[in-house]
Amino acid sequence: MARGKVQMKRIENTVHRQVTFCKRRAGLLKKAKELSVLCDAEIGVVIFSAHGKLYELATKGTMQGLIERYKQSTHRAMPEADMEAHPLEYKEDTDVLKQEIGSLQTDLRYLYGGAIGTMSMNELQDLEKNLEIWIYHIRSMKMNMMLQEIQTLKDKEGVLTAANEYLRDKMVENTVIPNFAPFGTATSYPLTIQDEIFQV
Amino acid sequence: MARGKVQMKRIENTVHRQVTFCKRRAGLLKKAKELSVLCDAEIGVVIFSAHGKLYELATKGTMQGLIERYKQSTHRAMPEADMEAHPLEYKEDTDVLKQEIGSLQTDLRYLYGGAIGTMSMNELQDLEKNLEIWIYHIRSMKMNMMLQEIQTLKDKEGVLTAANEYLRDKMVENTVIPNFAPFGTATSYPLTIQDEIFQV
DNA sequence: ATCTATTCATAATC
DNA sequence: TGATTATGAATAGAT
Repeated sequence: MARGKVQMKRIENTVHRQVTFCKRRAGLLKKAKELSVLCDAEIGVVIFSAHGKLYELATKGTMQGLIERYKQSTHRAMPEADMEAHPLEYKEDTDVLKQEIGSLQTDLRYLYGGAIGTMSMNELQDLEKNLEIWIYHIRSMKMNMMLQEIQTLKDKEGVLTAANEYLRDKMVENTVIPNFAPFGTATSYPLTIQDEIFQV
Repeated sequence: MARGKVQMKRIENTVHRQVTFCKRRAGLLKKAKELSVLCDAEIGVVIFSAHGKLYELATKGTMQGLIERYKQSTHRAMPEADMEAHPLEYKEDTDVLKQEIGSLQTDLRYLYGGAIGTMSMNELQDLEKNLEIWIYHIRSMKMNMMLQEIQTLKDKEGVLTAANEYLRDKMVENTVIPNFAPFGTATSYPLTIQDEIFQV
């Protein structure tokens, strides 16, 4: 990419290959993260170096969860059971969480089966990391719920305000006495009306 | 990257997001292939679009094979129930953890049974709290392991020091020249000895 | 899809 | 290793 085009074949010089591996690996993972954030995609990247060392990235959850989802996606078309029952916005979060739960349940079954007490420090570290990722996702979910609630309320406010304006105008039209403020306030006063009427 | 920097957050405009997803997805997969070829690495990329559509790439073999390799690399053979190999101090922690696991499993079963997506803010709050408790226990467990490691090392140090003293005295006894410091230092010098001899 | 103006990634070099 | 920099690539916005 820089200071000379690069041939698309294995770099023979060991040092160059090593350096390029480090740089491009970082670049690839960065791109993956960006794509995930920008486009709301769940992405997993697994890299085995020539020497067998593992590098990995899983956006939105753990690699285990992603593998579960991958298997379900490839094995059979997911039955879209109750899509209608929940707001669409939640659907994605829900799917991801289900994968994560499945994966965490597997871990727990495994641990409960007697492996506890024999866990190494590294395994505990992994478990801790997974739990933290979980907490992160649950917090995101809560945040999304709140944001959506806020948006809903704002929308509703807009409709109510418009309805209010409309009704007030109508009233002024039909009132004999001009300049009479029917609701007694300078600011618009939200009417309590049936949502259905205005399709909120 | 072009004609204006991009903010690292979800692109709100649906069309823009879709287009960017296509372009960057292609870019990411290309980069992955290049890295694999240039540096002789085995790489797998899995992408789930926001709508759940799967895109994948596996260099050097199939995704299944890569997943197998991944599992072997991470879930490296957990030893069988050799509880006695571990110090008694862990026993209590283990019991506590088992209890926690049971409780968390109950939660997960409940959630997996269809409650997800309909979870209230309070339920999410509870789940989050439970996970935090879990992390707390795991951290305690790690702490205990480290403390015990430290104690073991201290014990070993004590035994070695005693052995050192003993051997030094013996040497002084058997030496013709008095006041000769056999090990040349004022502080005790740990001898390299067979652990078995002193039951460390 | 195709086309640029830009920003980004990175090969070479230190 | 970690910076620097010149240059090739990727891509955002427009068409």
